[in-house]
Amino acid sequence: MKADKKLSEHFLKGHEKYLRHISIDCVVFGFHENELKVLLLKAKYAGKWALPGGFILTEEHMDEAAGRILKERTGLDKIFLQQFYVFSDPDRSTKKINQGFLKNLGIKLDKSWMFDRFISVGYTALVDFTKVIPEPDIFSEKCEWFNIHEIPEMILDHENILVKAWGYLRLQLNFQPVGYNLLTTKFTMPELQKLYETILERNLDRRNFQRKIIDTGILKRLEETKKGGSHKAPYYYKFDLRNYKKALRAGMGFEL
Amino acid sequence: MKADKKLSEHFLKGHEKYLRHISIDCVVFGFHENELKVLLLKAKYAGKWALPGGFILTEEHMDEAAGRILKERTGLDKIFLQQFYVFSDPDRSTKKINQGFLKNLGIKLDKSWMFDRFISVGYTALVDFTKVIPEPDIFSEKCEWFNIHEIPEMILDHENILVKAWGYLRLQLNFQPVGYNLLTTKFTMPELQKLYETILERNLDRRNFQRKIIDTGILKRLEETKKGGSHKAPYYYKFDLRNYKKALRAGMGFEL
DNA sequence: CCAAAAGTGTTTAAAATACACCCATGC
DNA sequence: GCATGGGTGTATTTTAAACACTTTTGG
Repeated sequence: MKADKKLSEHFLKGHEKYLRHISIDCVVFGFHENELKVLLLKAKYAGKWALPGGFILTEEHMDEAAGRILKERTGLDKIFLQQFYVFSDPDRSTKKINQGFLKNLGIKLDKSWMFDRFISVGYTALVDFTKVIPEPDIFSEKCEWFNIHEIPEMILDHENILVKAWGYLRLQLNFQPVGYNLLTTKFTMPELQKLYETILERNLDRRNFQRKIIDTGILKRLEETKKGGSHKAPYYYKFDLRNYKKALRAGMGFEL
Repeated sequence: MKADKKLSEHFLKGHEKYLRHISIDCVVFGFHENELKVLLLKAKYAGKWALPGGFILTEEHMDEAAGRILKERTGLDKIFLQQFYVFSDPDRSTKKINQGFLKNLGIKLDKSWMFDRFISVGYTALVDFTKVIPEPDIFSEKCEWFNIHEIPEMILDHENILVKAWGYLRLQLNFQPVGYNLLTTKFTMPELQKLYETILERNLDRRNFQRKIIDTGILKRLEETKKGGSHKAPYYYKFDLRNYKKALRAGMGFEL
C-alpha cells in the first residue's frame, strides 16, 4: 500500500482497529560508545522530533501493544519494557498536531478519531543498541538515535515524557537488570561504570565501583580482554543473570 | 434522582460524559489504631468488594478525575494521590461483571459502553483516617475500612491492584510524605514507628528508629504528651513539612 | 620509553546495628 | 509497688569513601 493511502486510512478507519483516546509513547534507551542514547522519529512536515508510539488494538494487552510498536521501529523481539507514567493533560492538543499533519499532506478531513483527545501511557524500553535497525513509521521521515544530552526540539509534551523516563530509569537502576538489557553480551568494567555514571549523572570512583559491583556477584569475568586501546587491555565481563535477578530482588543500593 | 434511574442513565448515556475504555481504580490507605487500612466498597448483588473507582470526564485531567471520585467517597478535598500502574489485560472481563450487575437490577440492555473492555489506571491515595466519611457510590451498598491483613473477597483483579499498590507504597516511603498524609497532625513516636513497620512488613529497633528519624530533622517535638496508657506518656510530634520535603528530595534511606 | 588507562589494596570515616538502664504512668 | 511501655546513650560491626602505586598496551 502506498504511504498516503495508509495514512488516510489510519485517520478514517483507525478507530475500528484501535482503542480510542489512548496512545502509547516509548522512550527507547540504548548505550553506545559510552553514551546513553534515545531513539527518535522525525515527524513529517512538523520538522520536530517525536517518541516512537502507537495505539492499542481493541483486544490487545497494552504491554503487547508497546512490544508490537517497538518491533516495528527496531526489528527486535521481546524488548525489555516498563510502563512508567500516564500523561493525561486534556490540553496535550494532539488535535492541532494531527490536523496540521493532514493539511500538509494535502488531505482534507473534518472528523477523525485522531482529532480527539489522547491520554498517553509512557513506556521505557531498554535495548542493545547494536542490534537495532531503526525504521520510521508512517508519520515520520527518519528514525535516528540521539545522545541523551543532545535532544532536538520535540513535538507536544514529548520532551517532558523523555525527561520523566530518564528519571524513572535512574530509580530502576537498583531494581531492574538495566545493564543486562542495555549492554551487549560481553562488556568491560569501564563501560559498565560509564553506563552507571551517565544514568546517575555523577562520577563514581573507579576502584570502589569495581569492588561494589564484583561483591554483588552479578558478573562473571571472562579470560578474554579488549585489545586495541593504547593502554592496558581491560577484561571482558558478562552478567550472571541468575545472581543478577537475585540481587535485584533485594535491591542493589547504589545511591541515587 | 432515584438510584435506579441514575444507574440506567449511567449505562445508557455515560459514554457521552466520560472517556470510553478507561477507568480509574483507587487504593485508599488510612492508618488507625496502629493498623494500616484500605477503603472498600461492597458491590451490589455481586457480594464481593471493590476498590473505589470511576471514569474520566471528556475534558478532565486524569488526576483531577481521581480527586473528584475520591471526594465523593471520602468527603475530602485535595487528597494526596499518585498513579502507580495501568492494568490492561484484555481479559479483565468487566463486561461480565457489568452485565450481571444490570441483570440483578432487573434492567435489560443489549448494548452499553459499560460492556466494553476497560483499561484501568491504578492510583494510591493517602488520607487521614479520622477525617474520612465513607460514602458508597451508585454501584455499591456499603463503604467501609478494612485492615490490610484482612481483605475480603474482591471483584475482578482488584485484589491484585491492591497488592501492587501496597508494594508501591513501600517503595514510596523514602520519597513521599507518607507519614504526613496518613497520620493526624500530631502523633507519637511509637505510632509513627508502627506505621513504618506495617508498611515495610518488618520490625524496627525502637531506639535506632527514633534516632534515625530525629536525625532527618523532619519532626518537631511538642511539649504535650499522650496520657492514658499505664506507662510513661510519650511525647507528641508533628511534621516539619519544609524539612520533610527537603529530606524526601534526597531520599530517606529506610531499607526496604 | 612514554602516555593512557586498567588492575589491585589499605586506611579512614560514616552509618547501621545491637544492646541496657532509667523513668513516668495507671492500676 | 509493680507491670508496661517510653526516653535516652554507648559500644560494635558493617559499609562507604578516599586515596596511590603498579601493570599492560600502542605508538
